[in-house]
Amino acid sequence: MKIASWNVNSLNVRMPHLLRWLEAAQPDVVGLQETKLEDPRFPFEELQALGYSSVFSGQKTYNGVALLARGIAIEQVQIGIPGFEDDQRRVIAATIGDVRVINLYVVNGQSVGSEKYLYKLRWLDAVRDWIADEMRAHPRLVVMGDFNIAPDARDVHDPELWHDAHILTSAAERAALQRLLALGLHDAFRLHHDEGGVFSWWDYRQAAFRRDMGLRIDLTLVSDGLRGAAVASGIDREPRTWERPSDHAPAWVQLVSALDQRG
DNA sequence: ATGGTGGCATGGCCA
Repeated sequence: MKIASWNVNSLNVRMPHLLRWLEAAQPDVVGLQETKLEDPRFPFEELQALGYSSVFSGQKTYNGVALLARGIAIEQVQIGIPGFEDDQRRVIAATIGDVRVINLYVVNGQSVGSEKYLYKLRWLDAVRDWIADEMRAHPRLVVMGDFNIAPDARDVHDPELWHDAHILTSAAERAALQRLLALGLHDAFRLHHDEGGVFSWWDYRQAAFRRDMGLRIDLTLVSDGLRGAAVASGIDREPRTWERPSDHAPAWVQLVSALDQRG
């Protein structure tokens, strides 16, 4: 089962890219972020025509998340963080086959110390508490999304610029990510790759992609119970080279089934 | 450090 996460930065604009990429990459499960459209406008039928069923939680202009699955039912759908009041559509979770999947669009935070930054830290606390419960209920858990946090210095093009007081790399943000991982989650990319300089996001400005000035902020986390099943992972840079691209590239993890694991 | 590019409620906002 191939599971991928992609911040599309407007599904209205990026639908041709999504369709092209689904055909090329053949993922079984996809989490989308920044769909930026209300639920009645979600392109359910177009995706269905490609074999993908979908669930979604969107709003105008900002945020918006969705889960797609091909050939597997999407069940027990959860929208938002239980008990955490939030108008922003950033969370959707579902059971897909024998895996619980949580798709997150983590708060960006704007700048360290800003109101949005404090919201980011509160939001990360709430999501951690909820995921702790989800872990207990679902040992086979994937948490994916645009985390808006680069885990360590290998995940930024310039560690002197992206330092411990900068948004997306600050000490408090990284500590919050570590507290999430401490529940028993693993950054799937780091199970298979030690090297730095592999990125998932490049700013539209300053020709950042051409100069490979990026960050790795799009993550797929797997629970202890899935660690052995995660056989490959990566980031697909190709859609970032297409005309009028999203500023993010898809991040993916390949899981072998429980039956395959037992051999 | 600033400002740059892109998306959308096309006028500031968010990223």
